Amino acid sequence: MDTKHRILDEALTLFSEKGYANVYVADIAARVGIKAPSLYKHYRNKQAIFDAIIEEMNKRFLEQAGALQINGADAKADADIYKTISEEQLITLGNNLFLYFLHDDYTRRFRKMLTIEQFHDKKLADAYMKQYADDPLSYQGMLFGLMVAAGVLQTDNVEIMTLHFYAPIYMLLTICDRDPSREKDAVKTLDAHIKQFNKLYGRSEEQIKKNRKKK
Amino acid sequence: MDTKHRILDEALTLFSEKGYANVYVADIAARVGIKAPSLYKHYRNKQAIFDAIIEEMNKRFLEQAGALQINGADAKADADIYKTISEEQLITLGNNLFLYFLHDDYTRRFRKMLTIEQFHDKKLADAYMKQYADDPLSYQGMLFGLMVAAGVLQTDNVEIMTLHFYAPIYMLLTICDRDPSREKDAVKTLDAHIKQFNKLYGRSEEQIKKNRKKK
DNA sequence: TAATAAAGCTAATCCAAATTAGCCAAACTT
DNA sequence: AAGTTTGGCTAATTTGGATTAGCTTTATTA
Repeated sequence: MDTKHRILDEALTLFSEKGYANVYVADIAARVGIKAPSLYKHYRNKQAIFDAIIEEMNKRFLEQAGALQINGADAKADADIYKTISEEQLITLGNNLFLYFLHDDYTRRFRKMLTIEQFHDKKLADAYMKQYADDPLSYQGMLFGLMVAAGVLQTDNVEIMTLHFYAPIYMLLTICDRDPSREKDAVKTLDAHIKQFNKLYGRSEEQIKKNRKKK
Repeated sequence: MDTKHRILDEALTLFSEKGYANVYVADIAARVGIKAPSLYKHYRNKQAIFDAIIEEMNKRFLEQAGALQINGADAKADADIYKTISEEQLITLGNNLFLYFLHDDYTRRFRKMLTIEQFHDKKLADAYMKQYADDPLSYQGMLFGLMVAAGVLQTDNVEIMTLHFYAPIYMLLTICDRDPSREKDAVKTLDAHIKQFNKLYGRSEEQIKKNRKKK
């Protein structure tokens, strides 16, 4: 990784831990292994480093949104997949989502930085909400909609069902961001949450088996 | 309110909007209607203002915890109350909690400030989690435990049931903190959430009526 | 291979904010 | 009503940290 990118990387780490105002350009430089004035060969000033991070973030968020789609815009073609989804698969879905958000290095640091900086700039608050509230709800809502149509899950309000699935994941995420030592416990809770979710909304096991046979 | 308290009040407002580092003592002074140097007649320095706010916050959180108990430590004596709780009462419970957290002036500003400053100081992160995650979960868990014992709600995992009740409230709260214009929508969602929660976990209406007659 | 650009360094410089000095008037106190 | 405390002000002073100046070395390139 060249210096220009190392700067962004180290700056993001620091910003996500202490917030923009509490990070000194000298700190960033030190982590990169250069002196503060040398930073200015790469970025006009401190703000420009921050801006570049945000730009990078928007780019990655966009790519990621694409990657999450199972088959691009044509996800409905996959409807069959959801007809026989099992409890374990549902747990895997939730776990993957949770652990991806929690562990992916960029995602985690972006999220923490947005959490700290969100009130400075409405745009950052909006980015946060889109990424961690609105987009997950709408994407999962789409998936669950398919599952309901396929008869794997039952409800008359997919939107609320999705909220019931995702809100606990979101809450556990904010807990682990603040105190990583609670992660192990959070994973157990997550597991229990999804099992319960499945019990509440899922078609009974017998029905699923029947459905599998039919297929 | 005397100047000393006005300073804390205005400082809290500013800190909750911009974060400690982005607030100048001159800003605080201006809002109070004095000049910056005069602040130093009341507080040793900027940090002392922040510390006083945190102290005040801890005091209020403690008082509030007491106030939320229906009958102090002897809440179990009230178990009867929960035997016949209705859907409307459950909605009221959730709404009150949500709107109290969202609208109470101190609570809201404290929460926003903690959100911004939490990563500077582990103590603040802990305070945030206690106040907005652990305490609500344990207090409501206790209430729901009583309701389950009384047969109003049914589950074999009160902890997860409580998470299912509270996590959506928590998530809606963080959404409204970031964008108050979404409050109206959030209240509607909250309502639908609790109705659905009641449908999922509640004893059927007939059973409740029976239960009322018995009484 | 000389010329130029890139990327680093040390030693200033600059500047915004916090803080201190020192004065003054109002308001208690005795 | 003189003395003292309280809380305000203006005018410094201080300081921490961002930024600039100007030099050096290493890589590119004509």
